[in-house]
This record gives sequence, structure tokens and C-alpha cells, in this order.
Amino acid sequence: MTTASKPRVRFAPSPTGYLHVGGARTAIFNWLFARHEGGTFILRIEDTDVERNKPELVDGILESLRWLGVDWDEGPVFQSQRLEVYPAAADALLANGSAYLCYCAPEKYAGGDHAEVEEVEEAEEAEGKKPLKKQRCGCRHLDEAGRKAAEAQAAEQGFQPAIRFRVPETGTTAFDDAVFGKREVQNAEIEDFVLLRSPKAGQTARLPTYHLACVVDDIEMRITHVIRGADHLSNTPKQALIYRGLGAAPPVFAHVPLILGPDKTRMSKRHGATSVGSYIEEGFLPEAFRNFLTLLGWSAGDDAQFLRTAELLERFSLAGVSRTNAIFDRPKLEWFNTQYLQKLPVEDLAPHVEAELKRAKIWREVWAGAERDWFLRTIDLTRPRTRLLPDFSTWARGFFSDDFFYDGAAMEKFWKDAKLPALMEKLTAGYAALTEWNHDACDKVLRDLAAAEGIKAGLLINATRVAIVGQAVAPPLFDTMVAIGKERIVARLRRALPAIAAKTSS
RNA sequence: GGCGCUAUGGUGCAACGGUUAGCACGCGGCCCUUUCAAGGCCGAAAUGCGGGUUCGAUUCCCGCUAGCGCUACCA
Repeated sequence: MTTASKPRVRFAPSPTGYLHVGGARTAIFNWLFARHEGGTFILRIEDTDVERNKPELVDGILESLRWLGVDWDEGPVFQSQRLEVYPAAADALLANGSAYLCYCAPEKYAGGDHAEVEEVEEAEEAEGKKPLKKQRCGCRHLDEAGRKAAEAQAAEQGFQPAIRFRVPETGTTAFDDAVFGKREVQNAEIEDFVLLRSPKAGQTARLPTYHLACVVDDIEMRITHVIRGADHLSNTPKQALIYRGLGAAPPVFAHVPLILGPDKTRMSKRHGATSVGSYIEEGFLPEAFRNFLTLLGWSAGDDAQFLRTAELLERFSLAGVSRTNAIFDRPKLEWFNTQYLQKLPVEDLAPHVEAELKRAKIWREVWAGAERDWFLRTIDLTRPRTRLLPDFSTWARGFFSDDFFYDGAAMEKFWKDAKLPALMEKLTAGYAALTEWNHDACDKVLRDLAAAEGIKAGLLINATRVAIVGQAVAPPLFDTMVAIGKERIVARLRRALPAIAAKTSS
């Protein structure tokens, strides 16, 4: 057989914030691709910007990835721990003429507004002149004398030169993209970007910019496919140029479309929850969340929606990635969650419910042991009506704990009838006297009473539901009674009596 | 402003020159029903606009428009 080398991919988040849903999807695509192809998935932390990094955020990012079920084979590799390799690459580029020293003051270009350059451009435009492109720095053409002078002046001002890439003035730069196809751009449109930043006053650290660090690491890690957000599409020619300058073969790029908010603008805090962490907190199931995210910008080629892990791994392909931005549709995410809540084998759901009950401090160890069957059956009984994990400790609380509240709206709705106090007293007595506690027996007691009293069974059913679980909504009543047990049901009915009397008389 | 990318119902995807333009979410209705879900059935809803190419365009080409991205010594 041919020894086609296995792909190596990486996910490279920057610890400047939490793990964003867009980043999560990029991670998932990388992971699915690696697993599908039998390749290697590497995690790399791009933390070369000391001012923006927050090292404490790394743990949160790793935790979110683990929650998603995205596991990595190598890393995490921190760029900040291998800063010595980047200057070496920049120097090599300098040595072979692919780059040059730039003595301009960092302030001239630095900062989001890069005021100085823009001011000049605006002034020129106002004068009706063709805007002079700022892309070719004068330092590119310095002769030895000029260089010396610039160096002296820079030293005087307290900084050392930066290293810029010498982009060809003419011609084009091309690269392959597995999603967008062959790309080719005019070199004249690419500015002489910085590879190595000029050391700040008083510092000697020679820090790389994103493009350099990224390419150097991708080469060293032998990355074969760079799968990342489409916001990098426009930057890719620069990286292609670096590969060439370094004499390395570029990888296959695969840019995936962005995830937008409902207003079609980039997902941001304005759109509510954008971090994976907030969805964990809300109680979404990881597999549901991942299934939803995977279908944003990708399809298996048919109408498949519900794709569990194994199917995703089997069917994922870069060929299925679309080129159009997708909107994060929360209702669909919720639909996926309810689907998983219902279709997951109960054994797979149980750990999540356990975690939720522990969080709510109503977990009992017997449910992991002697009463495991009861626990699983009760999950099965309650789950059709749950939407998020916390529903198990709130809405379904009465199944797991005696410590629950009567829902106000439920009391208003079902404890109105003035006949109820007397009826419920008789019903309670009937249940207390019941020797066989099962669905049909419970059903018979209630219906017999309703018939004897000439009322509709629904009146008792609805009132009883509120009395035993505190909610207007619950699984079928008699199943609920069986699950909770005679002793507790009778106790709960007795406890509710005064409350029902108070409610109906008011 | 410049450069680039994209364009199928409200949303996510399918149809990759020939289909009554399909599926799912959401929405409306009906069924089921002790509540509310789930489930089943039915329905409304789309090829941005204008030119080409072709016997035939959702599909290929061009223009327009719109949206998004990039345009930092951030990633």
C-alpha cells in the first residue's frame, strides 16, 4: 500500500478571551477531520501578544474543548515558551533578502487607528491626489548610509528596528484552499507586513507577529492542513509568501465560513451568549451542542440532521464545508438539545443528570447503587418534558427531593374549585388506604371518586398533580405517583391539604 | 476608500445544466391527550436584480446591489 502521510492539523486559539462558538466550531472541524482521516490533532496556544494575553483563560479554553469532546493528540504548545525560534526565522528571511529592517517608530503604524499614516492618506485624498499607498515602507530601499543614519536615529529615540517582509512589487501570489478553491492575488495589494516587532524601550525580547509565528510553527509541526476561520482568507497570501521565503512547502488551506449573529453581523457579546462556557452553564448537552455547531457551514451532503459522534466522524469531509456565512440560530440549538435529551440512551444521559442534581445539592448516592434502576426509570419518565439539564433539578425536582415549591401559576390554575378541599381529603384517604400501589390502582381510586362525586376526573387529576410535584406540567399522573411512591405521595397530599383549602377559599 | 469572499423560504442545509426546487428548525392548523411536552399528519414560506451562454439555467459567465471579511509592530 502507499504510505500516504497522515494529515496533521491544529487548532490555535489565542487566550485573549473565552472559547467563542466560532472557535469551537473551527476546533470541531479540525478534530473531525483529523479523526476521520486517522491523522493527528494538535492544540497550540498563540500567546505572543503579552499585552493582550490572559494566561488564566487558557484553562477555561481547555475545559470548553474537553466538554465538547474534542481531544488533542499533541500539546498544548505555547508559543510564549518557544519565543527563541521566531527571531531565528526572521533573521533567515533577512539573510536571504526576503525581509528588511524597518526603522520606523512603532507608533507610526501601531495601534488600531494607526493615526499617523491614516492622517496623511486623508489629507492627500482631500487634496484630490491619488491616495499614496502606505504599503511600501521607505526603509525597504535604504542604502548602507541611510540605514546607518536611520539606525542612529532609532537608537536615539530608544527602539530597535522591526523586520518587515519584502513583498514583490509585481506578480501574484497563489495558494490552494480546499473550500474556496485556487486563490491568487496581486502582490501590489499586499503590504510589507511586519514579521518581528521592534523591541520596546528597555526590552530586548524580539517578538513575532501572528503571521511569522503561525507559519514557523506550522512548518515545524509539519501541519498539512490549515483549517481556520474565513476571516484569515485575506491574510493567507502573506503566509504563502513566508512559506516561500523560508523554502517550505505550504499546507493545504481550508477556510471555513464565519458564524454570525441573528442580525447577520459577527457574533459578539451583543448577541448574548457567545462563549461555549455559557452554554455549559445553561445546561446544554455537549453532543447536542456539537451536532448543532457542526451543521453550521457543513453538511454530510444529504438531509441528515441528527448526527451522533460516530456518524460525524465517519461522514465528515472538507468537501462538505460551505462558503457562506451561517447565522447562529438559538431555537435550532434548543431543538437539538431536546432531541438528545430524548433520544440518548438513558445510560448516556444519566451522568449529566447526576451532575445536575449534585450541582443542585439534591443528589443521593443510592441512585448510583441500589436504586440505580429507579433513577434511570425516573430519568426516562421525566426527560420528554425537559429542555435543558437544570430542568431536572427545578421542574422535575419533586421526583428527586421532597424539598420543592408549589408553582404559583399552577395553584392559581388548578386549585380554584371550591369543592376541592373536601374532594382532596377523600382522595387522600383513598390513597392512604390503598394496599396495592401501581398505575391502575391509583387510576381506579381517583376515577371511582370522581364518578361517585359526579365530577370530571380532570379536576382531581390536575389538582393532584400540583399537590404532589408542585407543577402544572408533569409526566402522566399515575406514572408519577408510582415513581414517587405511596408513602411520599400520601404525605405530600396531606401536606397540600391546608394550602388547597387556603387557595380555594381566597 | 481599496482589495477580496459570498448570495436558495425568517434560519441551517440539499438539488453540483433538465426535479411539481427537497429536508430540518421556527411558524400556523389538525390528531393524540388528565397538564405540558414528545410524536403523527397537513399547510404557508425561497432561487437578490439585470444581462448573457445554452434546446434548457438555482446551477456557467459578466455587471449591479447587498452582506461579510481583510486593510495593526492583534490574533
